[in-house]
Amino acid sequence: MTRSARPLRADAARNRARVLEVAYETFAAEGLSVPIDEIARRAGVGAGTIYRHFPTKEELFSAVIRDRMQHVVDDGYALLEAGDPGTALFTFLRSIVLQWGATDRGLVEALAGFDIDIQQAAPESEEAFLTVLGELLRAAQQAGTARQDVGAREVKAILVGCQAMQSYNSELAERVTDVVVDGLRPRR
Amino acid sequence: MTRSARPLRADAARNRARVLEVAYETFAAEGLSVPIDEIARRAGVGAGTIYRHFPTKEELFSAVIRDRMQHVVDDGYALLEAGDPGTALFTFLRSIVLQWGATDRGLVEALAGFDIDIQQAAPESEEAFLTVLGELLRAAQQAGTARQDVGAREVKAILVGCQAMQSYNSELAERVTDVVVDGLRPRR
Amino acid sequence: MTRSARPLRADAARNRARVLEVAYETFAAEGLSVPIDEIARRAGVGAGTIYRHFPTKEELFSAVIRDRMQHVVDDGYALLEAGDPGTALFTFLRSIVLQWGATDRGLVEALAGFDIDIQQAAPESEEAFLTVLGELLRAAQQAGTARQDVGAREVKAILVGCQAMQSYNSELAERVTDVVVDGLRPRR
Amino acid sequence: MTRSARPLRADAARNRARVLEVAYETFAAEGLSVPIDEIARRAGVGAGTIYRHFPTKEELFSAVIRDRMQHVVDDGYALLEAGDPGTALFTFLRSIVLQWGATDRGLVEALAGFDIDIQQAAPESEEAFLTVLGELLRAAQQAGTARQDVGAREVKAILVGCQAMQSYNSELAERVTDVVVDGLRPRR
DNA sequence: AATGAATGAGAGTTCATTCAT
DNA sequence: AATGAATGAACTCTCATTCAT
Repeated sequence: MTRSARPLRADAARNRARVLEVAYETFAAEGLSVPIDEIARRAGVGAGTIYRHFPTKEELFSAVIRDRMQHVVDDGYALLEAGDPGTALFTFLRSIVLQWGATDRGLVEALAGFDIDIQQAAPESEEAFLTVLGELLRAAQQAGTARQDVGAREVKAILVGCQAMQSYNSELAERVTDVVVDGLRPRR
Repeated sequence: MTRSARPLRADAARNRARVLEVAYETFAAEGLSVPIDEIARRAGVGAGTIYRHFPTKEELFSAVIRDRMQHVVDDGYALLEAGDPGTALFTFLRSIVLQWGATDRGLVEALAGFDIDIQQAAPESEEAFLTVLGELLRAAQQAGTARQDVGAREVKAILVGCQAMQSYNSELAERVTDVVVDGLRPRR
Repeated sequence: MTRSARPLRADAARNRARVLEVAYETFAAEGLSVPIDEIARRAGVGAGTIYRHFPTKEELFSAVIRDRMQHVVDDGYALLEAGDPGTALFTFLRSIVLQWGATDRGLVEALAGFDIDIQQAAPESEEAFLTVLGELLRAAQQAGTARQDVGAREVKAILVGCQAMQSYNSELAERVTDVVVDGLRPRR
Repeated sequence: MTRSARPLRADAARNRARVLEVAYETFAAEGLSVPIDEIARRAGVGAGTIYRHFPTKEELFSAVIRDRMQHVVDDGYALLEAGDPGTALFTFLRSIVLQWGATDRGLVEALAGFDIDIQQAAPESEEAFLTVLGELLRAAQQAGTARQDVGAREVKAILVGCQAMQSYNSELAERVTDVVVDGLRPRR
């Protein structure tokens, strides 16, 4: 992801990784409005250090998203390779919503585009995500467990909706996710 | 909706209504983080006037939501009385998402509880909404067009999700809403 | 005190008196920072009505002081006429501090000149007060109970100090007032 | 006085001290209602800098009071050690009122508790002050120059009163302070 | 004459970002 | 490279005063 000519000094790389981790946890728990100073404090670095690695708050958030997305995409491929093609998509969707969304306010806000535009911020991640989602969807369609008239973008939109539901009412989330995901199954 | 003993003076009522309208449009278009001063400017009043009618920014949100909710609830009853019980629920859901959601960031944010808690802010509206939704759902269930294993709260959650999808990508909204809403139909 | 050509209409006079009374109670209990709107509310009039009678907040406060001062001055003359010349001054000082000061934040603030300048605001009251104080002092000096080297202005200053003590710590006020007032007695 | 683990950076300490000094002068000259922005302007710093050092306006007051109190207490001990026990108390009281009070509205307001509660805000300062005052008083009582029936708290109250007198009318302050302080001498 | 709605200039406070150390 | 102090614009909210009703 990093394109700069020279690699980071070891301590700088450690700081960068630590900030990313703390920022994820903090955004996830408290949303995007947490002050940078607070993240710096929790990460045990100065605010200036965060700005050295991420020139704006939005950049920091984009980096967090890219980082997380990478994990999600990896999970998707793991399911594709190891699993049952007829259920991989549904497992994938449920796991994102239930595992991640449960504590992830920042991600929901970002996915819904409230404060940043994720397509702008992390186009590669977006693309990678749509790619794996498309493969999972195709597998399910070929296995006859998903309707033919939707594409990866539609499924992504549904996922955003599920994240919002999760954020809205986490108690209902599991049942409702099932209902919504049922909408993806073939009619009849 | 107004419960206070004496009615507002004509000019005050006019200002109040104007603020409410402008606030709705502004929140809808730009989200809940718009400054009160900006709303005041657009409404052509002083900031103090807004605070006279709505003692805090959150009160203003709540009032906007109540106002909008009232319209939504009215629409629901109109469909119940005039329409086909088997399709009223689906028409209702689609119309909320497509007509309103199209320009309504603030509503989505509020429904998803990002900045305010709508149950706290407007418990009557919430209740009225769940009531009409429940009636529409029961009608559909009796007509055999909706699955039996969901309740009004689940449908509400799904609606929140649809609003988020709408906000995320309005081009896909129509198709995706159909897919999600299909999840409410009886299996088989 | 009023100098305007035509007398107030009966209802206007009633309103004026009511505002004055409520303003006194409110300033006394809560200090000078109480909003005019709050006084209007408690008096059961509109804010505009207060401004009709008292063009600024400071004018209102001056009027309250004049009104109170009149009572104080009357009390002083009553003591002069009815009482023992050797004790009248001391009774007067103690009664002001203990009776009035106990609930009178606004008066202390004003006397100490924190927010308004009472000499500017109510020169006649100031003069009338100094006059009666001078007479009480002279009586005490002639009776041999007060030292000869102080004048009415010094006694007034001491009174201000006592009010401040009262406000600072009302439990100690009685004993401390006695101590301070003892300073006025002849040395030897 | 500072308890934090690590000392302030040199520039920060300079700014902190400068703010404290300017705040003292400004509160002293104009009372507690001066805006923070004005103090920032006079100190040549941004408003945010003041809030970094003193998280609320009240904290700034408290810090100013503590700072001043420290000087006062130091003066008291100097008098105790170097001076005549029979006159130290009286010198102390006069010097506080005449030297400090002359320009010190903010201190009077604070001592009298109009806007902040000094016992709450600076309990240690309060205690240290009462301690030195008690020692000065005991010395005077043993030397036979102060009456036996008062304690440090009463003397403190009297001092508050003197400050108020000073604020009320600085021309009379010297004579009146003498009169009041005379009240502390033994009767007869 | 009375009302109370409207005004708008600030108030205290926060925080993304910059920069001296 | 890292720090964290400083900045200052922006925010929400208050209230003395004015003015349409």
